Amino acid sequence: MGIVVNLDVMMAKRKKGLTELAGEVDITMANLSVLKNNKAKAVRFSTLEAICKALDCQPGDILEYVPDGEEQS
Amino acid sequence: MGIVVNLDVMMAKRKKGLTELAGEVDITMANLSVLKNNKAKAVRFSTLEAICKALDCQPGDILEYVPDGEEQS
DNA sequence: ATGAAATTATCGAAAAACGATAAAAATATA
DNA sequence: TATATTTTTATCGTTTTTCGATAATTTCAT
Repeated sequence: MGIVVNLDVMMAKRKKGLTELAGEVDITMANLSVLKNNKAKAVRFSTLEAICKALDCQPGDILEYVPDGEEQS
Repeated sequence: MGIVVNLDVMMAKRKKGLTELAGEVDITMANLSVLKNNKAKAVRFSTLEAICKALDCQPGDILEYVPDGEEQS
């Protein structure tokens, strides 16, 4: 399946919506939405850093590698 | 400090050198070296996926967020 | 000393992020 | 239902960055 972005989980845990997070991460809501919904094909580390900072988490909390043929957690 | 790439650890664990890994990941050794030594500013998910596949690991094993003022593990 | 592995650097092309913006869809709320 | 809020989706243009190809240099083991 590839790399899966699990932003939803941490956002729910921190109780932050797209609007709020977008403000903190300093990225447009539209672009953050793209990332959240697995429409992005790459990330800049600066963006990943800002997200981890805002959500107080690690990249591993957000990015997951799902081998082909396996279902997502 | 930002996002830190810890490729070395997993490579050592899997006993794979740059040359071998580069072949499996299908990326030039030069570019993989850049990523390994924290010179990259972004990653494509396709690349991250190939690395996770080759090293049988998760993004979290490779990428680490180190908050400002903290030392690396 | 010799050879292999790794690092570093440069150039160019292709890919993709991201901002800005707008419209549509979904969701919540009164 | 009606209204407001949030989220999703899309497009355009600019900028950033990857990545291949390549070569030179450095490191490291033998």
